[in-house]
Amino acid sequence: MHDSPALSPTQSFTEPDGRGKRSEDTRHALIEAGIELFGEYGIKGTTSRMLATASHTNIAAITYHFGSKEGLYLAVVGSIAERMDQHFSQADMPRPEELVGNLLSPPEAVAIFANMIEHMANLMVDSEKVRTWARIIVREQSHPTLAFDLLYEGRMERIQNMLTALIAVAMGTAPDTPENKIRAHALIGQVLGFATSRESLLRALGVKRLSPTHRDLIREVLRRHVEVCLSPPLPA
Amino acid sequence: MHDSPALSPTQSFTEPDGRGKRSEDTRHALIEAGIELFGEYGIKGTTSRMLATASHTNIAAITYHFGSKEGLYLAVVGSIAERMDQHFSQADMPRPEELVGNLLSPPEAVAIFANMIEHMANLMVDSEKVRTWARIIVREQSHPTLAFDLLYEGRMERIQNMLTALIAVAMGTAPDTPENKIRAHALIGQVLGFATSRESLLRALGVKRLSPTHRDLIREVLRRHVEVCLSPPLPA
DNA sequence: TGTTTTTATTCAAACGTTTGTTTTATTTTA
DNA sequence: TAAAATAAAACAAACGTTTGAATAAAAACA
Repeated sequence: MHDSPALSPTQSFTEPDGRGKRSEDTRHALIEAGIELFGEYGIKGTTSRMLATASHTNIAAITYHFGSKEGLYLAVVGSIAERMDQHFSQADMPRPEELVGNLLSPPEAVAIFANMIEHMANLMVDSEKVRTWARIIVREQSHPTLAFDLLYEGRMERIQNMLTALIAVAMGTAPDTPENKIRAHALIGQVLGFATSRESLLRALGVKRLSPTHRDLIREVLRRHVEVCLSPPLPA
Repeated sequence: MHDSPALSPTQSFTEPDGRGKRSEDTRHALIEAGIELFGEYGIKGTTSRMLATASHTNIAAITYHFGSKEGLYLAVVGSIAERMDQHFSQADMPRPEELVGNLLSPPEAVAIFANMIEHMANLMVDSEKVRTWARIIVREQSHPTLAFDLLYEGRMERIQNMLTALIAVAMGTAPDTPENKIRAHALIGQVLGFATSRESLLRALGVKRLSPTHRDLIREVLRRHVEVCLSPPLPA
């Protein structure tokens, strides 16, 4: 009889110490399948047997390695959070130090903001993989579980804060005001719309998938919108 | 033995002829519960028993009146589509005739566009009910079934077309270009973000729910964004 | 009209299937 | 060989749907 790791009565689950490498492979395969399936069918719509088949493992592996299906889901969201970090460390994000002082000119702030938005847009528009993540994140937005904390705290939170700070610099206002946070949210929403409302867009354009021209147009439009929205209102 | 209405082998289901008023009440109660529950838990996450309990009916009523749980889901989406129509007939939408001719000045087009966006924003921000619809719509976007047609064709489609036409007038470009469609999509995305990413917004603002001040700020920000995005680029 | 017959609708119980999880046995690794 | 990991089979619970009897409403008939 194997000594299955103890489950705390609440929820937390400490996975096996991963001493074996084969074990690591199984966990990875299950998480990989989980990202795909949870994104496509949701947590309820994804069955243990689907996960086992897609990962080429056995259904017992789910409880063995993650305690339960929900445990696997949590691990999946955690994995998405890590990958988000990687994807965004590549983007040219401003150093936090640059934002506290007055080291950035308004045009520079606009440029950085536009680059970050473009980076997000590239992910949303080009990468089917990232759109799969987005689906999981959107689900968490309307039904936030403890998995949402994994996604928000320190990740989405940081992006929100940076964009808000950049807006303050660009528009010459006080930082961190509710108004600036709402501005950032609205501009992020623009980008997100290309992931969450993709089917509407495809139908409006009358195409089955986006052409490279379409993708360029999206980038152009988003960049222009950011630039005009962030330019300080003309002193009437 | 009752003569249950015939099911076509494919999918379509003709509900009982609704001659009885009692029947109508039951169907209405089930659809009402369906809007709530399908929006909250998705189609798989909503069980027949949940629907029966919430609607104060019996499990068998689902198959009797709608053929299956999926049949009820389709009726629910159809009902949402109808209510969307009602909600938008109240908004001051431009007459199609106004858009074909050159009857609108660019500033007028911008004003109408901004009003439509504000109307959508009011629905998304203020009405929990509408956000429940939005959740169902968003789910359909990433997993379009035949229910999506009910929502898109003639409804979302018309709104998209109108906004696109207004953009063309506002910016003095040819109508119906892919670029203008993308512009419209981006600006709609801004509004949608306040429904789909609400939890992020609440966390960023550090509140449990939006205050009236927040709601006013959102309206202001959206209006300004629309106005600056739709003003024709200055002749450099 | 009052009575009977037929139809429409509801309900509780049960159906077979699928669900997430557990058990038990076997294989792999160190 | 002992521990770790996999795999097949079995588990109770929950699933969507069906059934057949009970009830309400409508139609037919006198």
